[in-house]
Amino acid sequence: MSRPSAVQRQVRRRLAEGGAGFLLSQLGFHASTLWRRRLEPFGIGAREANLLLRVAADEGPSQRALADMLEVSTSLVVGVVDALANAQLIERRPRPDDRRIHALYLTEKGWRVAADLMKESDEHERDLCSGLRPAERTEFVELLQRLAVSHGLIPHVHPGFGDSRGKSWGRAQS
Amino acid sequence: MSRPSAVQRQVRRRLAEGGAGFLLSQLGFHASTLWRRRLEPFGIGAREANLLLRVAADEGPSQRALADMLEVSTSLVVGVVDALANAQLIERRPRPDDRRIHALYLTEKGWRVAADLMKESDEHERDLCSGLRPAERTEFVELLQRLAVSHGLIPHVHPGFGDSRGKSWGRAQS
DNA sequence: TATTGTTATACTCTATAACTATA
DNA sequence: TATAGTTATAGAGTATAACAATA
Repeated sequence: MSRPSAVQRQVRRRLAEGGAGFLLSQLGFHASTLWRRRLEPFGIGAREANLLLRVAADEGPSQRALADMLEVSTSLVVGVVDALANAQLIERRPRPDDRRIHALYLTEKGWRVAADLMKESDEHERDLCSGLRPAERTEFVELLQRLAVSHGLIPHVHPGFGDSRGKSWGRAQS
Repeated sequence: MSRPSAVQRQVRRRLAEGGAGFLLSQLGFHASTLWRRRLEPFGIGAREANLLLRVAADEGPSQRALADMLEVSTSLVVGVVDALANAQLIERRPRPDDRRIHALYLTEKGWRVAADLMKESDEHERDLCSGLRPAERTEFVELLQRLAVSHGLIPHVHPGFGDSRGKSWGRAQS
């Protein structure tokens, strides 16, 4: 069997152009990689940064609450909180009304780093969209937001994303 | 230390809106999940589908060539080719000029499945963009393509993407 | 008895490194 | 000696399940 040319041409075109799905995945992963690179000087990973900012947005959550919000296991949260606590960016405080809970708060250093991360994030956004003109960038982000809404992806954290050396072509194609 | 409100407001806004980076990641992962779901009836995963289509586009590649193109290890390719060969979608053919090489070709069934996959892919694309009007969809894909080009992501396969249960918030945030 | 946080265990996925057969 | 493909091994990463403290 060899080369039914109609199908082959179709496949070639699709692979060459890339559909919305493929491009979204490709760009999403690239964005992730760039973000991770920006975090290196801070000595934290993407998930540590994410957790830090979540706590900054609403202080005092329990680790359980964060695990639920981020849709991961509590045991995973422990390690991330440990890392952030070791770096003295957040601290666990006992809660008087329920001593089982370790409420999480940013340290002074944590707030400084959070502010720095927001600056970094602004640059990251500009860099990502540097191939677009200002009006196009606005339009692009709006379209992304509308798509996310239409797929029910806001305001929850997305359910997953590969790390820098995760499965290398798990979702590839279309 | 508690709640430097300027930073906190900034963080809250960013997390609520989501920047281009976060939205790209979120949507990219979602697209991947939907695609994987579409592949289930075929009994193959995203990487098997990707490899099948790569071979359909250019028949007769060595496994080494595919590994280089997809930027993964050769040992990983072996398993995927095994799966596709077991499903009788592709076959390894010896190459007369160099008997070390197993050249890959689609079987008759493989071509039928490839054709089906293209239909599936078309539907997938429509579904992904169903929240946009036709003109917006065209504009959106064009913007994605331009961004991919500006970041040097075309025509290579993207360097990675998490699987369905990979790191669940590895790249989250911005 | 149920729940928070922690630790221990088992499993999946992947790349690296042997190994074989050809060149 | 080098290369294509295969298999075996080791490492990272995660969730599940057991555990301790508190409710």
